[in-house]
Amino acid sequence: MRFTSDPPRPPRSEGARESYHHGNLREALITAALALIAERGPAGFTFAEVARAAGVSAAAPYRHFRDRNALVAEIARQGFERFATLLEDAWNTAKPDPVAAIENCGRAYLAFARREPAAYAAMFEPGFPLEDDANLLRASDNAFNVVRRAAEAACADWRGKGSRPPPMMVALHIWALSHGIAALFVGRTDALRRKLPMAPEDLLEAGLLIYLQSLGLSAA
Amino acid sequence: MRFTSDPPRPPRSEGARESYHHGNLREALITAALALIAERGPAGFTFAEVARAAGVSAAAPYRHFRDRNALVAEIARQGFERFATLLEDAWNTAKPDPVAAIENCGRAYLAFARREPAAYAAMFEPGFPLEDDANLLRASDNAFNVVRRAAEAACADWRGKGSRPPPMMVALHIWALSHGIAALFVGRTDALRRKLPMAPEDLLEAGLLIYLQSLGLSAA
DNA sequence: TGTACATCAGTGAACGCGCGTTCACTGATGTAC
DNA sequence: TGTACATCAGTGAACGCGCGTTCACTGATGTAC
Repeated sequence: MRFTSDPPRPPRSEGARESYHHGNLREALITAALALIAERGPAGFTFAEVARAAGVSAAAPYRHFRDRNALVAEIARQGFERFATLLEDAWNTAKPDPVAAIENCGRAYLAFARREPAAYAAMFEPGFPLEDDANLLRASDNAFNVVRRAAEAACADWRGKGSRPPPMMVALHIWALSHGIAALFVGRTDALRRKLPMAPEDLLEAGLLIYLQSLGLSAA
Repeated sequence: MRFTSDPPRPPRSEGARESYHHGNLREALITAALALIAERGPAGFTFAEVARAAGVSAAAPYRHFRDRNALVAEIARQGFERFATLLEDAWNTAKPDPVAAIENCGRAYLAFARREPAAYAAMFEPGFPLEDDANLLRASDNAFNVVRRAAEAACADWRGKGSRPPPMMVALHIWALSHGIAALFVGRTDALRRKLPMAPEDLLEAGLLIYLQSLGLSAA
């Protein structure tokens, strides 16, 4: 039994490349899968295909992931973590002003969907359940909680007429509108994209403003 | 060359069952595929599997659909047609009152997603492009146009302050909020479902009311 | 009304292919002493 | 510092399987006369 007096070794988990048999294959598989998802969607490739794209034999991925779904779930988990960080930053940038903070979060939401469509697809349209992972649930909670906190701050500032809106409801409205716009107009699904008269970002900002105006928060 | 003096034959395209080799296989394949989609999602089955589920050889479906994607695309097309009808009815029920009509459309939107999750999934998360079908585009246009018309009626009634909102934008906001709630809280994706404090229908109704209030249309 | 023919939906056998998965292996790295 | 050993990531061969797709066929229905 040894104490934690490990000598300083080069970090293996992050940054190390082309050293051992392959390098760190785990990350390479994730990268390759993200590229395949971006091209064909979360259901558009096989486990063997990811291995091939990473330049490795078809048996190699089994050392790192139980199966194809575990790979996609891990991509979703990491996606939710980056997503939460992005939303967190957006919230912190304009924290004192709830309306500005919520708009910032909306912009960050679409920015993520635009910059990481593959991760976004794995997170919200994985093609299989993906519930049973505790880490994944925690990661998605973290992301949602940023919006929930923003909604709470907004409702605390509330000075409208009528009854005070429940913060959770407001958070869900914000999330649903953001997701709706992202799914319909930013992703690969072209269901309605062609009839957009404005950028998705502007559409979302306008929608949030109109909505928040009813809460007595925005002057319009 | 004959004139159209055909004798009255039993209608073959609709209603006929268990008569010929199989009956009308085309509809049976669609039904079987809907069941498979409901169970495993739009990407969770093979062409051969649909044939098996319909009690037919693996070669039979080729008489009716070019390939698996053509089947899913047809399901999406028919889905959009039923969807458009449902929205149309909802709109007609309360047409003179724009706010009531929009709320009706919202309820109809979620009712469709709830009653036909398989068709809804094929329409909005088919797992492949599905753009190139003119009939499908027309069907999805018909559905969206109902909401657009409702938004135009609402904006015509507009008596708020500030500048008049463009009807197309309002229609897109309504659609996006509805789709966001449907995708996050009604479908099979459990990303956030567990934290819902109210029924999706109530969440959507509240969101639409708050939104429409800003347009000077709703009193609450 | 009856007969001969055309049509066409579904059959089942056949094929090549790539996938998922396992297995004993190999060879580079880490570690004890 | 050197050596022997343990660890463990990736190999490549092997397997059974089901899929996609084609093909000549068959047999029920529709139609001409």
